[in-house]
Amino acid sequence: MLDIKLIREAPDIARERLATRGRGDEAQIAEIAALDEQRRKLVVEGDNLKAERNKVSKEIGALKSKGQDASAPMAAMKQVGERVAALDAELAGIDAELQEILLMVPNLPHDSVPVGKDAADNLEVRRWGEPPKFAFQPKAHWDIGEKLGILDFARAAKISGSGFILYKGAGARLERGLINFLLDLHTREHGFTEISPPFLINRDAMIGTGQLPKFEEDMYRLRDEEMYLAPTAEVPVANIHREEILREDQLPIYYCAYTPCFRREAGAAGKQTRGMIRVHQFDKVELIKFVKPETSYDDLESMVANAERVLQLLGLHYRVVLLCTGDMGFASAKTYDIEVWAPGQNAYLEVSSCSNCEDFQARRANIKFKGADGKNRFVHILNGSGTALARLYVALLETYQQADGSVKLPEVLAPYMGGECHIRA
RNA sequence: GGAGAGGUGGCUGAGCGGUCGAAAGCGGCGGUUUGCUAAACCGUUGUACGGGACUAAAGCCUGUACCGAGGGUUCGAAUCCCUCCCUCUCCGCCA
Repeated sequence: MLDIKLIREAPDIARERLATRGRGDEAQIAEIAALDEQRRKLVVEGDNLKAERNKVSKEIGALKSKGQDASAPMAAMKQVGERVAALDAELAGIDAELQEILLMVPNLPHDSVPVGKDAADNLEVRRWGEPPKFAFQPKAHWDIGEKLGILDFARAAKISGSGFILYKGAGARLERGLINFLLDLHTREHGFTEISPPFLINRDAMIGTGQLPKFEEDMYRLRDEEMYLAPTAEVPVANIHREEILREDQLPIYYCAYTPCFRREAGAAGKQTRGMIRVHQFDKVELIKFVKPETSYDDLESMVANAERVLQLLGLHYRVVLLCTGDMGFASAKTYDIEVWAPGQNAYLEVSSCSNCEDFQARRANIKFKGADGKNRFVHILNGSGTALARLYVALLETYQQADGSVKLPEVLAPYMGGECHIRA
């Protein structure tokens, strides 16, 4: 949520920066400003009437305690009360309208973000490693996995539908091992505290991080209760401190969490549907930071480095991309994507997205910290995948596939695979 | 799921229709005293949104709202009524 004071005092800045996203959101600014002005007029009028009512009501109390007649002021205050009720009703309507719009407006891109229209305008920042060379035609993970008997898409579809994965034997163990590998890395070497959060999320939390109200159709929702399946651990974890005022000495807070992620991917039909690149349920280890505003951009860089470390340890070729204004997510002010090379796809796959949301989510979720000066300020919240599992799994199978159809995983995974890194049929 | 008891400021806890933004204690902050520490004593101590003078920030003056959330009754609600959420105790069920 944007700062209403910014919109009030510098609407042009808000309008220009929003316009760089290319979605027409800047049109909302004028409407917000108009509602805000209307709102303040009502508040002033209502507050003045309430002040009068409070004053006279006290006088009525004093009169009555002395046994004197108070019917005249009581009748007068009844009138005032009716006027107050009318103003309050009008105000509630405007507040609701204002909230509705404010919750639908995306964050302002940071100045360092390249202005662009879509993914084609993203900026490649760096590459690590080289694409692996093969003496044979590398296969896609669905072929590798099904042949090895570690992935079963047909059975997953039977149980749930298309877009679900069933892992089996060494395949299931690899998935479990990767989760542990990632959590161990980030907790032991990168200073994150492990969280295991609820996977079912209420509406307030979904609003707090920005999934609702705008992206309701992307979420799985329970039929009998207003609960949603977590689309990412960012939602439960970033909401841990909702409605809290943190002490300055608590910051920075670094959390990491494994959760499955549930996404309807509505409207994605027709795009890449085969295999496990775009699925309705995937595992992910997420990194979340609550930091002071002055450090948040340094924290973004170190978070990207923490996620890159995963791919470096696994020996997977990747590139880091700075998203342009038109390609960034709703809540983000600046986002880096990390894309791993998948030889069987002959393509880079996004396995991590690291974003500084600045105070956009903190404002929605009302998360502040008390500074040394005694003032409460909103924290900055960052989130980044560290990393998504399904696509990492794809890159591992496709990068480390052998001519005989087996897969030789990197040795760092040995402790997580019971010492056996060579997956054979 | 059933029955009961509760949810008040950073914490403990009073208040149960008017002078209550809220006693008291603890904690925090400032000060006095003291060789130092401790103790004692004095003062101070929530959040949000408005309005005002000032060139503006800081600060100041002023108003409103907030006692789990949302409605209602009333001139007036922390206090009464309704709905919901959460916590605790007992019972049932259960990994």
